[in-house]
Amino acid sequence: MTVLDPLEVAAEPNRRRLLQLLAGGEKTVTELALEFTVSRSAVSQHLLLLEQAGLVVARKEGRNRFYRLDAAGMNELRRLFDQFWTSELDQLVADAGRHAALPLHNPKEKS
Amino acid sequence: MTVLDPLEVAAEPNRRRLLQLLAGGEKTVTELALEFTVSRSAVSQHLLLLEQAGLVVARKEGRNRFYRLDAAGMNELRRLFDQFWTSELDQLVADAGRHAALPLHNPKEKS
DNA sequence: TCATTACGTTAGCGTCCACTAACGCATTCC
DNA sequence: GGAATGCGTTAGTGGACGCTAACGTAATGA
Repeated sequence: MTVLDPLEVAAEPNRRRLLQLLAGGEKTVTELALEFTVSRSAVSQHLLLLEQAGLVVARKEGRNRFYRLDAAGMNELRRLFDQFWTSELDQLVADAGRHAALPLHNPKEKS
Repeated sequence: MTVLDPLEVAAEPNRRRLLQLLAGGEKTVTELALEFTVSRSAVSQHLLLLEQAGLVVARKEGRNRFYRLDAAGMNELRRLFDQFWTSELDQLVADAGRHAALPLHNPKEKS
């Protein structure tokens, strides 16, 4: 299967949340599913995608499947973001902060 | 129109690249399209999405449309990522670096 | 053993997404 | 003015995505 882009895979809100939950330690599919409104199945599929992207790994124990973060994959994710977030962007955001009085629209919501 | 999640929108590879290109200053659709293999139309649509997500703004001049980054939106993007990347994740990645157990390419540091 | 329950994955399906093709609209050239 | 050219956007489509429903399978218990 084609190599999945970790950054793109991790960006989906449910998957973002899954990664955060897994930051607290390994968990089973159902444990994780309890934190979501969507079904166990949906969560499972998100986990499989994260696995394909190299962001998590699974461990089988009895009839449970424990997922945990893959440190190397997460490192790669961080690398990709840092590569994206150039110093130019840092500068831009810093400038925006200094000019505090932004005549632009409200940053928390769109029209 | 539903509120778009900036992080999800920005994650797509072509759009990531567009944002990086725009970090260098405002550009027209065709200028940007020159940097891509996909059509001007595709680039235009990506830009419209970025605009909806509040990451870029457009300025009309003659028959050209100059796009540039929206500092507030980019700031929000950074905030979302920092919110995602908890200290726990920092710890995880730091530990992985120390243990040098990186079976993947690019092991920039050894134990 | 055989039924029951629990866990996770595949099957199936509607929707959204990214793209090319076709278009509208300005501007330029004659 | 009218054709030609250039810029950007809409129309239309194949494929991927995210979900629920159905399934396979492992563990439990009578």
